Amino acid sequence: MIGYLTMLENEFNFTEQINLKATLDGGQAFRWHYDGGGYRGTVGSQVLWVYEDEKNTTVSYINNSKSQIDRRLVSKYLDLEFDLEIFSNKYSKDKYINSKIKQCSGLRILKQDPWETTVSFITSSASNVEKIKKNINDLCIFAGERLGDGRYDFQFPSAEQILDLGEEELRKMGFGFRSPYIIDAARRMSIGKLNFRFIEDADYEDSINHLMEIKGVGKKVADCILTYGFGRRDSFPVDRWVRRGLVGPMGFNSKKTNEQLSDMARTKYGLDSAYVQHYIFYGEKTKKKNLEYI
DNA sequence: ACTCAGGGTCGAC
DNA sequence: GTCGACCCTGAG
Repeated sequence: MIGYLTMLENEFNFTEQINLKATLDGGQAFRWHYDGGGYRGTVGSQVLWVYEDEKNTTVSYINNSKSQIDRRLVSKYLDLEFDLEIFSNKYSKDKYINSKIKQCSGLRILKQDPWETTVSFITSSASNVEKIKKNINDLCIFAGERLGDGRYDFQFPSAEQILDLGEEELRKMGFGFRSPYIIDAARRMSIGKLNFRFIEDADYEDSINHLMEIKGVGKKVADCILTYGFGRRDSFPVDRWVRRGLVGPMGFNSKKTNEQLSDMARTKYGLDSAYVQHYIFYGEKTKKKNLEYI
């Protein structure tokens, strides 16, 4: 993969703290690939290459067809306006949360495309990150528009493109029992029954219920879609990893269901819910076995 | 070769 | 509210 060097005028850098590996390839997004010292992926119809050195982080546009770099879009995507220092200070006295923030400092929550996020987290159920990545990237390669000359330079397919593919093709690609769920989401999307504008303006309950009308979307997946696709901060997805942190070191009642735990955590953490949850998720997932948190 | 579980959810009881 | 089924894949 050489050839970036001719494009280097199409780039910008920033100094906000960010942990690229944890943020781009830590289980919230599935289409960033480590390549040549940085991460290559797409945002919308742009192919990006992101890398860091001692001083700052650089975002480079590989296939920039426009003359202007849309810095604001990338900033929003990476959630650079979120003040990690304030967040960190706020929980400095909470032994467990503080240890998780220290464990993976620079971890941010991405603001991804809602449609891609919806399909990705339907795909995630009873799966694992490696398989989700394989499924989602195969789908993009097979049904999405090519954006660049890289192995993974594809735009995420539209609802119509996925409908054209059909359930059987999804099964052949390895989506398994999730295939009809993805078709249901695509059908709702294409007829306007799945309405992202509504979700953007609705309160938490209404947003969750709207998403849960999709087959294969339960409370947990709906929470993930709101967190990683809509930038909501009052959502608290509870999966097996987060549950482990909540009922273990954080002392929540282990008899509660994940849904109950989510409600309790939302009440407790309010608008910090999404970030607290994500630090628990990533921290628990990457924790070395047989190593206590302190 | 065989079992098991991985960012859950659905439908029947 | 509980429980098995659901597809596939890599690890033990």
